[in-house]
Amino acid sequence: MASVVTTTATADERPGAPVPGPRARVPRADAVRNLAKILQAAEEVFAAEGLAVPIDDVARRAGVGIGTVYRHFPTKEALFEAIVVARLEGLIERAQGLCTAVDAGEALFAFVSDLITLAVEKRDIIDELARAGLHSAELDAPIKEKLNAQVEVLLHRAQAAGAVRQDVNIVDLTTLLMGTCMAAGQQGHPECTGRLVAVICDGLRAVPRSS
Amino acid sequence: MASVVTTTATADERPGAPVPGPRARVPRADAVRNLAKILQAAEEVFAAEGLAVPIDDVARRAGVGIGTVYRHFPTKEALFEAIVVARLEGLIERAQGLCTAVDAGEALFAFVSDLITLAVEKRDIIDELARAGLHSAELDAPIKEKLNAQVEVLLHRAQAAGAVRQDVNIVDLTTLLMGTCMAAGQQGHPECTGRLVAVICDGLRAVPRSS
DNA sequence: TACTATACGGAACTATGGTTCCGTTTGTCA
DNA sequence: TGACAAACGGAACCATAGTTCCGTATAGTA
Repeated sequence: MASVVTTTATADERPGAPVPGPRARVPRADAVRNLAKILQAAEEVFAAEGLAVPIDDVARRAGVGIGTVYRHFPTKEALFEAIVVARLEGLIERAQGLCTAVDAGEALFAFVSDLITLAVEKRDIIDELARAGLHSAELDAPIKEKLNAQVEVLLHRAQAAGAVRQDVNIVDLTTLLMGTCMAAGQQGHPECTGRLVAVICDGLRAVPRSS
Repeated sequence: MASVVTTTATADERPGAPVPGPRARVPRADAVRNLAKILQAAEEVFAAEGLAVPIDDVARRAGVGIGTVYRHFPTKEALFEAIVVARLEGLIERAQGLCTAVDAGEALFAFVSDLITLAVEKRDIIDELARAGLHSAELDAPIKEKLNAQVEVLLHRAQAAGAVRQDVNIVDLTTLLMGTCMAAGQQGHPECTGRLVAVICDGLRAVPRSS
């Protein structure tokens, strides 16, 4: 086969394809449909159970075979990424929006509240933030970096406005937030969320003691 | 064998044993030695790597075979228990000691500080507290209950003394502590510990806002 | 409608880690 | 020192979960 054409021609360019440009391939309708089902199922399952669920569960929920999941995502990590990146982007947007708020202190506190509330209802976020900890080179590091940077802006603004104590840095803040997200997400008492946020924000507001 | 004796006599009573009482069995010297080595190794490995390390690692570090570990502990969980219970008991003792302190507020804050510091250096504590979250019926529930109760005493005393806000309850507090322990333990910045403790304690001190 | 590349499903394969089993070694006692 | 139960070591076994592979089904097209 392909004995005449000497150029590589290994895959996906086709003579009569609608778009002659380099990367053009119209996916089949059922593939599009299944991809949507998989994303939907993964979104739900990850939110409810965290990232530790077996791929089979996602496939079953989506009503497709395992093979189909792997057709769309080369690895389990890739599927995580598809879901989690979307969520992180939502957070980044939120943080960006708050960057221009008049009251820089309240802006930071609003973000804290949003984040912890989100974590309580979406377990994947917790798992994802958790692994950001040690092996940070994992998965989609740039997006975490971006989120981190955005939060740092919020922090600095709040500090500049005198609303947040000067002695905390971005690492302190993210640690505090990650931890509270993880713990609040695990234990089954969502009614605590408000008070947790209150304690943390008040702690951030407080003037450092010299002792 | 054992054809004459009709009574059960399956194990461990022996005619000429030094102590004739029901449960008397002098373990062999090498068994005692190995048990000590295993405990020592497990203590170190769990502290450094957390409870997720394979049993093999503990065995290797102890210089014994896997079978030997299983001879002393019927299951991996049992080994956890041996290590973790000891640590939790240390914490309980600490909490008990602080219960009679004159300054009830400072007593609670001292406990918070000790706990988080411990978590930073002993990863097993984090893992253990983490699983206390959802599936709490696991492992040695009573001892966690006891720790919880002891911390609750500290909290109530601090609140009675007016040193801690009235609106936080024991669930809030443990969630906050668990979370901070987990996060502080994961990320590799022990120098943050002091500030984290400060923020949390100041947050606990603060007067709740009406807003 | 027939043909073919695309996509599907899920059995099979691989890797990891807990647990069991059994042949060998060793401490203890007579 | 000889005998034997206790203890040891680690290969083998089992379960779980990620990934691959290939025969089958089907959407798109002539």
